[in-house]
Amino acid sequence: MGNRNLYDKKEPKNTLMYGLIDCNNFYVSCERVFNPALNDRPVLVLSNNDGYIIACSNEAKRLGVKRRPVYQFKKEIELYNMAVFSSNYTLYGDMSTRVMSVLSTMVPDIEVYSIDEAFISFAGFDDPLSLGREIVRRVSKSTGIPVSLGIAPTKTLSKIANRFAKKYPAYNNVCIIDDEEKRIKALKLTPVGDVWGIGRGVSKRLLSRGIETAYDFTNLPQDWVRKNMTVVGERTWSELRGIPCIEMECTPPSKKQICISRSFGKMITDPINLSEAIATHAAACARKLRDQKAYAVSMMIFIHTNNFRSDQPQYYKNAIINFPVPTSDSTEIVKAAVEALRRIYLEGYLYKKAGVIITELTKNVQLNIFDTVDREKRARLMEAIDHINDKYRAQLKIATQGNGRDWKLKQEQLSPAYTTNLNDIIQIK
DNA sequence: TCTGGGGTCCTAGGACCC
DNA sequence: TCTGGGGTCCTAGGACCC
Repeated sequence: MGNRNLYDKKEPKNTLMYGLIDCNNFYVSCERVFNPALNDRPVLVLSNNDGYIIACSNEAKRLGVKRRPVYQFKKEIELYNMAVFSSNYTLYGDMSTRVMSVLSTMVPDIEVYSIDEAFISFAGFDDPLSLGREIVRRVSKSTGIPVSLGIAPTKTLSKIANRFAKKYPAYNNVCIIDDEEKRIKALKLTPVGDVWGIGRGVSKRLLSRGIETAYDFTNLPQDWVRKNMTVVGERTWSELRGIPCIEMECTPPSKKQICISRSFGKMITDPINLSEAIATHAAACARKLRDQKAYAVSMMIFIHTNNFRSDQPQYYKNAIINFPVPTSDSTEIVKAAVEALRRIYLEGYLYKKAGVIITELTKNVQLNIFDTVDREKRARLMEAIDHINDKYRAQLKIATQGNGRDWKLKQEQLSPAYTTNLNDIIQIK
């Protein structure tokens, strides 16, 4: 028995525990908070352009609905009278903030991992399970969003515990892996492809070698894992064996890139429309930059045709822009993006998607002595515009952005912006 | 007819330098 | 004529996450 065993009897019983809080069917739950009539109905939430199912309620899952293009379930949707919504990210973002702020009143160390998930550390608490139950109760009660919690000595194991908390009602939304027996049992019951960090590609390769469960995976030699799955796979391997390798990141690292891209509601050919879309995305990137107090160093724009239509001629092209002085000024960024588009646009293609990526950004601007722009004045102007747009939920924008009539998303089933738009607030009589 | 969007991290391979 | 080898930086591509 040369293996390291975290649960050796000599070790103190309360090793540091991590928790993973995950909102149940988050987008669906958000829709339900403000519309309780949905509670027992199967509910679906669609992607941008309403083409794809990105969230479904348990009822819908039980009826066989999966994350697939909507048209594949047309029949079921009608037959079972499912409620269908376009995604409403303003609402989901706001509900996410509420969940996270309740959490942070209860534990000091919290890492917001995604819109509907957070890791917490139980460092300093001797009874994670009781605290965990209280967290789940309080978050659900004060936000209306049901959540589940997995607790374990590593983040990867806490993810697995969370799956059990969700899957088996007997756990009452909280599941803890706190001894060797539970760990082994959980790993044996977890298909290898369901492990956090093991994606479709690798899991296929593992299956072909007869590795079916997370437990089988932990029994592979470390060298093999390292060689075939890089250090990333090796970390997962260790974490599953109970050795923490992935630390909490309580302060979110600043973004390394910013990307805005959208498919169009319908194919477009007109350079004016493309140009409006690119300008709009560029302006949105500029806004995100300002929110993070960052400046673009380089930027890429791209346009492409519909790669699902192999019968049509395809064109995928990008262009790179380097800013001599890093900037977050909308006018400057939009102008550069539109000029770059002019360089790569070709007539005669049916375009389906366009995007803008800030590929490199920085937090400080080094002034260039040849710079002719009054940067302070421009910064004040941007600040004023952002302020007006926030306060009045207005849409002050640059003329090139246009009105989007011909390229905007399809969002035919949008729910009201209950939490943020005064006009959509529910009337109480 | 109809197929999301926004990220991160790692590696391999080429260019270049000494 | 001999045709080295190590380091760094960059990019493209692939894999993963929600």
